[in-house]
Amino acid sequence: MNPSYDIQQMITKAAQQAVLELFGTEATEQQIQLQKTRKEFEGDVTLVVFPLVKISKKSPEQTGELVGDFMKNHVAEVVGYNVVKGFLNISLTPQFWLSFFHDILQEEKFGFEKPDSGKHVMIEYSSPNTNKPLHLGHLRNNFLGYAVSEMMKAVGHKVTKVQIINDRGIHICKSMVAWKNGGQGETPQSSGMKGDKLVGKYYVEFDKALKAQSAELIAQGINPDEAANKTKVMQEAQDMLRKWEAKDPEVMELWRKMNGWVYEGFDITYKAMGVDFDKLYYESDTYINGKEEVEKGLEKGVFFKKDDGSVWIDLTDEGLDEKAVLRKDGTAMYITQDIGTAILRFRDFPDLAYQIYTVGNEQEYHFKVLLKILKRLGFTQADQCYHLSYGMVELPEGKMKSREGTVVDADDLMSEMALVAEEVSKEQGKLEGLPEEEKKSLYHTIGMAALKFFLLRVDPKKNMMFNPKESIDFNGNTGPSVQYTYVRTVAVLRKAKESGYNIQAEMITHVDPASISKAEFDVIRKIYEWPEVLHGAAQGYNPADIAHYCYDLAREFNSFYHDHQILRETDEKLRLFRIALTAKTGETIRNSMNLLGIQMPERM
RNA sequence: GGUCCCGUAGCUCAGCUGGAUAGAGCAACAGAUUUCUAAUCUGUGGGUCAGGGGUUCGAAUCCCUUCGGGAUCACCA
Repeated sequence: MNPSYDIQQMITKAAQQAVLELFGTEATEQQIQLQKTRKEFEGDVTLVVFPLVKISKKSPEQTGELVGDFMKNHVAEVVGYNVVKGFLNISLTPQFWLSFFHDILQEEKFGFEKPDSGKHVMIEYSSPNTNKPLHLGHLRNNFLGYAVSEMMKAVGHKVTKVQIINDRGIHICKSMVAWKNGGQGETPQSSGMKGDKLVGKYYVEFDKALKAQSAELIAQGINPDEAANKTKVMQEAQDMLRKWEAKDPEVMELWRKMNGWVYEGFDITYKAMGVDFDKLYYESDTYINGKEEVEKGLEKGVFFKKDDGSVWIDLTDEGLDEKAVLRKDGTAMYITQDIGTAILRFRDFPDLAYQIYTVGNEQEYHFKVLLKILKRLGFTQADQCYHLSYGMVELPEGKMKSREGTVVDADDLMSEMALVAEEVSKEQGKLEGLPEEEKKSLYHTIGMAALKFFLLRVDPKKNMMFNPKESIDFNGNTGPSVQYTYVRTVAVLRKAKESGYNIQAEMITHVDPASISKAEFDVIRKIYEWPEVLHGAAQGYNPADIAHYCYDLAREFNSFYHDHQILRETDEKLRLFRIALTAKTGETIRNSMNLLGIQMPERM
């Protein structure tokens, strides 16, 4: 944004000058406290005068009056002021707002930075296991990761979206064993099941067999703690894992086949989610790299070996514990693989400034440890790396538990949302005459907006409640409601275009600032906030800030729309201004919603 | 037990680098459409900001403490 419209800077400077001239002492920037003027008071920006009374040696009211009067007389952009208790509410001239609005009308993507920050950021999200389908928790993860990626791009960073696919280990062997034992050659084609669902089914089968066999062993007097490990199926799974590590051809083939099914299934789900990745990392590749890095670190003295052969790192001086990084039999652990993956990525992209890991908050300790290890291995980028930790999505009946069948499946939920969108749309009856295909795509767009907005408007770090029956709302503070506002702007502009109007900055050059209403200025003021919101949200890795802004702007526009005519306004200058206002609002809503991965329909 | 996160209206969430009378949505109630899309707008009711102490001119916000909920502290992932 043009710095001459930086209110914060302008008023801070003016206030400092006022204090100096009025009271003869310089005020520090900390003593100049500005905030947005509250809705119920007159004004644009408010100076909190309490910190200044020490300097002025006058009452807060008197101090406010003096400073306000000074500003009114010395600052061209200040048109008036009022003092309420210790608060100096400053009003800026209508010309200021209008000329700000004029300038941004020419900007293509107001608030967005050019991709020239010079920073390359890698963002990891999704990163599922390959033994079962994606669920509600993954949705929050994917939407968060995708949104943060878009936000990083919006503030000028180069972004690479990745995931680490946990494709090896005991979990996938369990599905493989169960399929081999009782699958009778079933495939996605033969069963008509989505690949990830089919593999997930065998994972459940394995668990059933495991439970049954454990119970039997316990009945025979085996220690319950050891029973599971002694079952036939578990032995088979462990045997399969050993064979996998030895690259047994038959096991490898089965592994590739079943993982392939899962990937085909995931692809469909990701496509429906509207997320994508620039590069995929597979644990089956990176765990070897991890082992090598641990060996190197061992030589450098970062790690140490215990008598039994296991390798550790001592983090006690950082307030953490000792942590194993390699088992005594030399096999890789979860963290081994993560070390390897991280370093591999720094090598693949030498210009990488840092990585963002979108992973649930149950792994906070893990990431603390991982980042410390990376740093000790000499990767200074680790200091900038960030664990985008998010809370659980809870259901009314508590946590999701796959064993109790309370998992909300991602595919099911998404199609459910589209279905609700269809019902609502039909009730409204505004889509009549559209081709069936277009309607279907609209239902998906609207349903996904509801879901994404719902999951993203909550502070990531907080746990959140998802009530399948009540959470699916399309009114109020929701995605569809914001979409609807956008559609309104589109409808107006469509008609404006039909009447031959062309949106351009000149549209507003002749309008009389005095004829513009409070509601209209409120919309401009809200648009003014956008760059600030975007940067704050990006800095805090918090898409919820964007979601709140989208809704606030939509609400501001709706309020304006409700009691102003746009195309039917008889004063032509005012009409042109309103068309421009509608265009810029719509554009800002669309751009900001797109950052959340939410698509905007042209009608609904 | 150690560490971390959370507790705000009936419900779901904002506000937390200290500032005005703590805000939205949903739900409830009362209104608004011969109008550019009412998935909207306007209004009413609804709060010991979990409890207690402290710092401050001023605390939902910072500190201490108690209670309640969650996570984590594996040669699991």
